[in-house]
Amino acid sequence: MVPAQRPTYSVIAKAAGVSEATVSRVLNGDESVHPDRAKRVQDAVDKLGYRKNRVASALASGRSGLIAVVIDDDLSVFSDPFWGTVTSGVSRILSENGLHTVLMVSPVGSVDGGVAHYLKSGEVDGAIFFVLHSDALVNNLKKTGLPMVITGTPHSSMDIPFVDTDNFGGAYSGTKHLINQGCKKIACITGDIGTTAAKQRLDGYLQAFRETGGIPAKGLICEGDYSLESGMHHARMLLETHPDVDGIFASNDLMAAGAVTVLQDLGRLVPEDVKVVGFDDALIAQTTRPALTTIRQDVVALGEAAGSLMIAQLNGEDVKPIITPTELIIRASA
Amino acid sequence: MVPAQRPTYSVIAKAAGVSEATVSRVLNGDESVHPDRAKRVQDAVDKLGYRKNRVASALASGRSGLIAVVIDDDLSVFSDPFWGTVTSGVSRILSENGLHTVLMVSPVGSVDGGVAHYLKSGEVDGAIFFVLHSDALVNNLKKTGLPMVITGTPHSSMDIPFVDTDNFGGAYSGTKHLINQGCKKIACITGDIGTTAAKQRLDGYLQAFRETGGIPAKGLICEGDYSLESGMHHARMLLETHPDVDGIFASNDLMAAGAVTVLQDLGRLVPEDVKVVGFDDALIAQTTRPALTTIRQDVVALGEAAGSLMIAQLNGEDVKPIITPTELIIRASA
DNA sequence: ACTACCCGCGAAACCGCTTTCACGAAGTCT
DNA sequence: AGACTTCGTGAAAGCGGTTTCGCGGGTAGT
Repeated sequence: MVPAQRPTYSVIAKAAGVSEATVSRVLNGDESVHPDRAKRVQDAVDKLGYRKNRVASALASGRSGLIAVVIDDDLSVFSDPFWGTVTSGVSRILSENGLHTVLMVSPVGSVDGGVAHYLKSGEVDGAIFFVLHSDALVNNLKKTGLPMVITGTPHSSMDIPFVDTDNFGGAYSGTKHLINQGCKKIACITGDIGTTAAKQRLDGYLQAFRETGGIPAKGLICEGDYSLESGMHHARMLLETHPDVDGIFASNDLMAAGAVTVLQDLGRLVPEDVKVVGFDDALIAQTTRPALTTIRQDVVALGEAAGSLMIAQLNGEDVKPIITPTELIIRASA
Repeated sequence: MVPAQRPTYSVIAKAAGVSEATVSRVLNGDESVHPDRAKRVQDAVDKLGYRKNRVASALASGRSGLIAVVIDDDLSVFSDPFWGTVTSGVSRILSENGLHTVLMVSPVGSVDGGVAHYLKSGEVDGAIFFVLHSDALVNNLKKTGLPMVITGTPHSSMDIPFVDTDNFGGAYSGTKHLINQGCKKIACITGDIGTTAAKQRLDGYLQAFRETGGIPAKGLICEGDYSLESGMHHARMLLETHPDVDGIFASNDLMAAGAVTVLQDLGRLVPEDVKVVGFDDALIAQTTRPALTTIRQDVVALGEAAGSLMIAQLNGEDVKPIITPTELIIRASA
């Protein structure tokens, strides 16, 4: 099959009776071209179905139109729907702005591997990171001047724009809800405390707790790791050390679900004896019995925020971090 | 900051005392260069830390080194961890072969939108599709000669290589397991029957059923849509129309989980009264109580298979569809 | 020993678009 | 009216590789 040779500038220029330079100007929105000639070019473009060759354009201009989304290896492997959802939000926004998303999975903790090289090589116009445990890669790249956006709150406060869910506020309102429901002894099962999100959620819990005038008894704060098992484990521990616990705020739904299971196995009624609040509004929140009261975060919105922050940067605008709101979803568990 | 100008061929060529053409040959593995000169070039490359500019290379050679992964809009929005996981498998294999993954979300059902244009424009060397309901886009692109791979079994039998899980075999062995456990009246909750996977899983169920010598009673086959709600809905229906049902094969874990929930709410014991088998071995299979017996599919392997099929095609090799095996995971629900 | 090949290699064209530069025409200022 | 800008435009030089083409020298055939 003869691949219908795509037209080039030279063809368009000839058809419109102008120079290639003018074609380029028109196609790049240069205002200085006389409207008449601009129209002639536009007509030729339409008529011939011209589409710019991005590669050639990238070579000449130094802008590739590609934005990298960098994902830690273990993040992806854990098949957490979270990153996929965020990425789809990012991708939507970017493509609306004529940019494309290239996906890169970086071996976890790699500061100077292939991904770093690729990003440094100028083949992408920007990079969006999902930061979990370490900011090292991002820091390493910072001095290259590559526009970057971080999804999640960075550990060290570099002045790199980031987007994040309102972890603090969400945790605060979740805990507050427990308090309002009459809970007197509220425990917290944190997420992997090496992540900023887990810390912020813990802080939200503490804040709400503090407002009651008390401070959490020793052992009421359990350091989990976001896994189902850690939820189960800590629920078991709690029941031993604090048999009178009547509320649990878990840093994600998975741990909350684990906790509920153990609670029930050990003869506690949820929510009658112990009320449980999770975080994320993941699928499991709906399937757990009783269904989990939880803090919903809008993951797609988070991705879109990341994308728009990138766009803004590319346009040279000033950018500020974006914190997306959460929502308390009341179901049966609290 | 002065961006440490990356060296170009001309620098390498000078340093090695050869022509740019020779540099190119060495870097592209052309055997015809004398080993001594090749070594000189290689040394210069190492010493100067040279890295090829992909964009320039793409322009000159017509090969971009980019492979598109095309995802239906609704697939992604449903935050199904499935596609993310597949993509990570794809991405791994591709990057091992010096290729990069660009993500594209295509508005569902769009046959000739921006994505199609982009793919036709020759800016990617190949495309991997996640086909759900329609082959239209793929068909449309077929005549361009773009190397393509489909994830999932296509509806119409075009001769485009695809990879898929052994849906039939998995469903067969799942149903068989129910039979072996002594179930007499086994229902099937299918997935969205507009997908080939759902059809194949139904066929697997039917095959196992047939081998018992009977045929499913009317109403034992319920057309679901992979959602939690449809699982719940059909379980409720089943209990009404066939109160004596003692086994359910659901086309995915989500529906199985929904079914289990309803069964329990309605006073049936799982697995004592009704045994349930799911499909996927998703996270929810482990978190549901009782944990789901299910058919595990290796999603990462599926992605890797798709990636390798693409590589093979790019190398001009003959490619055949790849069907990845499934595995029966026995837990508590059956 | 002479022509016919083959092989390794460099010169140069080329991929398709962007951007600088300079030029002529038109407008502005004394 | 002459000198100085400003403005729209085209010619041409890249961007950094790849690839064709052909040359010179060595090998082989007769």
